[in-house]
Amino acid sequence: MTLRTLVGGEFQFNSEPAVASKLEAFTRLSVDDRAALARITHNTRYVDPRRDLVSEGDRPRHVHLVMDGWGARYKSLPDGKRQIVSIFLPGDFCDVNVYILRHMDHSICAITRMKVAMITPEEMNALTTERPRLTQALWWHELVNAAVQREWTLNLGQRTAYERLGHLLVELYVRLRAIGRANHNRCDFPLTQNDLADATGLTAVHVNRTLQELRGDGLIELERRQLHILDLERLMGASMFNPNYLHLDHEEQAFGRERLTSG
Amino acid sequence: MTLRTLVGGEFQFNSEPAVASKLEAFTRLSVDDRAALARITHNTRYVDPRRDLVSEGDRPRHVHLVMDGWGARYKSLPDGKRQIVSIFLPGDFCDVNVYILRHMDHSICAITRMKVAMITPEEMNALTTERPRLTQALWWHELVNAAVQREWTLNLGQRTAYERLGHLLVELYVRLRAIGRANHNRCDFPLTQNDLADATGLTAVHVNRTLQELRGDGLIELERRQLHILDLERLMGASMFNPNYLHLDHEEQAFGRERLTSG
DNA sequence: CGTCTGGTTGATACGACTCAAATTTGGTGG
DNA sequence: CCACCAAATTTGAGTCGTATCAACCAGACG
Repeated sequence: MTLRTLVGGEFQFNSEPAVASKLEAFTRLSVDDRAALARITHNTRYVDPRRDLVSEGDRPRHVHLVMDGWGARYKSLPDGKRQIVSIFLPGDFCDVNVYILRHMDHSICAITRMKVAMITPEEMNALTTERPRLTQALWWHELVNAAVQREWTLNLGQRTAYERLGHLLVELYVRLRAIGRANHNRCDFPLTQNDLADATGLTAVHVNRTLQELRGDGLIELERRQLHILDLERLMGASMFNPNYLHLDHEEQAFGRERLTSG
Repeated sequence: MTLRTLVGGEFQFNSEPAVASKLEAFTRLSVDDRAALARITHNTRYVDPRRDLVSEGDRPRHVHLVMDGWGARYKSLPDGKRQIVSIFLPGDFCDVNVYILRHMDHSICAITRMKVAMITPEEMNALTTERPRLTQALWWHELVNAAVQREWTLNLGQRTAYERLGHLLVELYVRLRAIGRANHNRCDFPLTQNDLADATGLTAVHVNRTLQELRGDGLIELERRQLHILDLERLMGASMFNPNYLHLDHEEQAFGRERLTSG
């Protein structure tokens, strides 16, 4: 019996908007900052699971902000291969300032049903001229995104299948916890084994066998779209997970809600 | 006999500073913009080959800008494995705005002897408040960096050794050409086979054999730190190289100097 | 000269892939 | 509530790409 079935729906531990939750990992926001965030997230839309929100080649018109649900950024090759290059969680911006570019070089799809805010370039510009604190927070957001992308490069280049998968699970758990959507080593986990394969550069078959190894070693439980990390510390060790690249240590409030390897 | 030995030194086709060259792939700069760039690049320093310029864990104090030479950003794992996650060429900034972060999550080293400008946060701030065009260009620079990082993720996740190496060679050639440091399918190429291994997630032995395949297929010549791409179009095809992610198509001047697959 | 770094070669091992099929799960409609 | 179907997961057998280990060679350097 999982927590999710007990509460019967959204697996959410705090009710504040995920964006604010995410940016506050960097700096405390003022009432006005929060109001400004609320203002630009009024124009929203829903995307069905497995549907593209943005396609490679599109001309970018908005900055997208994930309000709820999971998404993925992916690139495809002419021979049909596909690589998921990032996972979007609630509170994530999909490329601040994309509209500077002529064409998208990748696609973005929904993993679960997703609620996204569509922010115009004008709204973004207004934000960055009027709200320096938020602007700083957006820069932090982009720097962290870049750091995550580098860590994925390292993950694909140097870690074994076992380590890669373990690392990805820990990263997603820690990121979810930072926005109040995970706790006690449990979280929603809507990625299929196929998605995991596309994200780790493995085949689905090998992902399946490797997950069984992780289960067999007593590190995780994963079923019915719920992840339970049985021993976070050991899983971090086994996957050589070092949380520094998430840069959650900015103000004194670092890991404020919970220490990283406890709870 | 290579061009380099003929000119006896720097393999450079134009004399304007690489930064300006690079940013002008995005937008034409005014005289004042160029002056502002020149002003912030006065404080320079030299780094010897194979020396670290920045180390993981450091507190960032400056924005670094590569004036000349090649560098690499890399991450290491506790088991000793190492992944090069980016290559820096002349004109590249190493993380606009890094100083927002507490600690570096990676290291940066010189590949060749490198000349770098050290820019203070104050200088960067002045630039972004006084020179909107340059600020826009810096955003473009960062968006392109992010796109390159995603392409590397794709490269490591989905391409074979042969494709991976081919792709990397083409990328570096195209990037060099965009700053006027390559032409006629030739360029300086100071990376060792060890470096290539660290960048592609392969072993040096396998890089060696794969380069021999590329040579055997009549695609490249590579010796004495000089790369000659014998058939760019075929190499691009063989490595599934699509230049869209470099976003060199901004203004009408796209690929102004030379069409991408000719010359 | 000897030493070192970078490049090359050969033999062998193994991690991950491929192909193919069976089983389970979740959703849908009767 | 059950029958049905598609999607997701699981299992097995055989193959292949890349790693590993161990030499050896060439040129650069002090």
